Amino acid sequence: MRSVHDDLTARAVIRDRALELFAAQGPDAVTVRRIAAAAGVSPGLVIHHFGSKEGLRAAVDEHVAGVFDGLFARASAGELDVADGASLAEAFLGQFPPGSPVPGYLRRLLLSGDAAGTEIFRHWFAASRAMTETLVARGLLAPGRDPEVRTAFLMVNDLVPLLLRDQLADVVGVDPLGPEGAVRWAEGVLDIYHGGLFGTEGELA
Amino acid sequence: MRSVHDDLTARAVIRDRALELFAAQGPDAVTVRRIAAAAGVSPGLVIHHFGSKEGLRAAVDEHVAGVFDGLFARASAGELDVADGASLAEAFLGQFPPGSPVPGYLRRLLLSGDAAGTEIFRHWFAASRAMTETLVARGLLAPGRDPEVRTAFLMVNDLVPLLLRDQLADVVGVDPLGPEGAVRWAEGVLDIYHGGLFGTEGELA
DNA sequence: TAATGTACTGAACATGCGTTCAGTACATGA
DNA sequence: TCATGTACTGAACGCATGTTCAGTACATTA
Repeated sequence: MRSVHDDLTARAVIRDRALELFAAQGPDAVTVRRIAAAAGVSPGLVIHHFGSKEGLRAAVDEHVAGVFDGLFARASAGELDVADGASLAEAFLGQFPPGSPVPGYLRRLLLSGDAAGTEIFRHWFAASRAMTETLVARGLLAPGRDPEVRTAFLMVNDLVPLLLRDQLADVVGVDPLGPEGAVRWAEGVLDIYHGGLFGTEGELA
Repeated sequence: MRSVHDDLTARAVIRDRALELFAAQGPDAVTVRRIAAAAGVSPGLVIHHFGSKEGLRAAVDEHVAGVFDGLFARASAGELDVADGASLAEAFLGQFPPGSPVPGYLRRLLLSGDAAGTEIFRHWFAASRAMTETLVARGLLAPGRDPEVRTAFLMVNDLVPLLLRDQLADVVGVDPLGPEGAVRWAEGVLDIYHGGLFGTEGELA
């Protein structure tokens, strides 16, 4: 028999397959039967372990939220190198292997308005706020007139390649989460952060 | 009997109620029976007019796409005053009465990856690209190293209050689509467009 | 006036859903 | 060795869904 905390239990397998399917198609579009089939178990077992489909969803939410709690903790402990003020997302997303369903699931969490997503969004905002305050204190960033809005703006710019990946890829012709697209996006954003919009040396402002 | 092009036909009523419900809860979460009840007709009539639920969804998509086609046409004809380079969304959204379901439906269209949403996204991007090129030609905007990415960046910043309305409201404490929030967001964005991030006069860059 | 066609209803149908449950297999503890 | 409990199956249940269809009402055309 497998131990309770062994992540190879059928329970964990069900949860992982559900995470993948939910990330790809959304929880409402995925049936208990399909999750069960993907996990190689019976539909009844899914309910046995999670009580209901909603319970499974909550378990997946909690699992993902836990992963990000860990990342936030590592970031604030300085174990994750957050290169500059706007790359929290890059630092986090770089932690997952290429095919990981977690970024896609995070996207759904953030856009759905779920409690778990709201929580992560708040956490993320607080971390971003702390970062900008540190940079301001060190004189690396101007104080800014509206710190709350500015932080939200920076955070959202950081998040947008994840949230609008497909649409941006379609329109600029390169995956903004891929190696090339990420670089181009980051450079484009930094150009504006540095020089503003109205001139490379500001002569037209 | 009402004429075919009278927007008070039962067909139009069904379409409008569907638009509202789809915008609020998403097409998958809304049943044909609920739409029928909201429109004051029988479920059978919904199918009679639109062939299927999917057909109704397509009709709503087409209707909304048509509305935005009209707005794009008016904008490029100069009938809509697009104050500065980044306020296409503001100009468009200002055209709808306060309780209109169209912005909410647009949000779903843009985020869902549907064909209709992709089409609007492309159209929007093309319009943004044309605008920035005009501004560059007039010397009001620096040329920029990566015009495609910069346009996408500006466009997305413009769109983000619509796409992340609830999350931003939760975190900054004011509805970014409301009167006060829109102003604060616009000012925050313009501050960065003007001065960049690293100093109000650029002295720290 | 009679014929035709369109708008519309309401009951019914098939399907697929989440969930239940009786029962099997098997590991653990007494 | 026996009792207990947990993991698990597979058939079944009840329900809500999208859709169908026979039938009614009524406007239009001839």
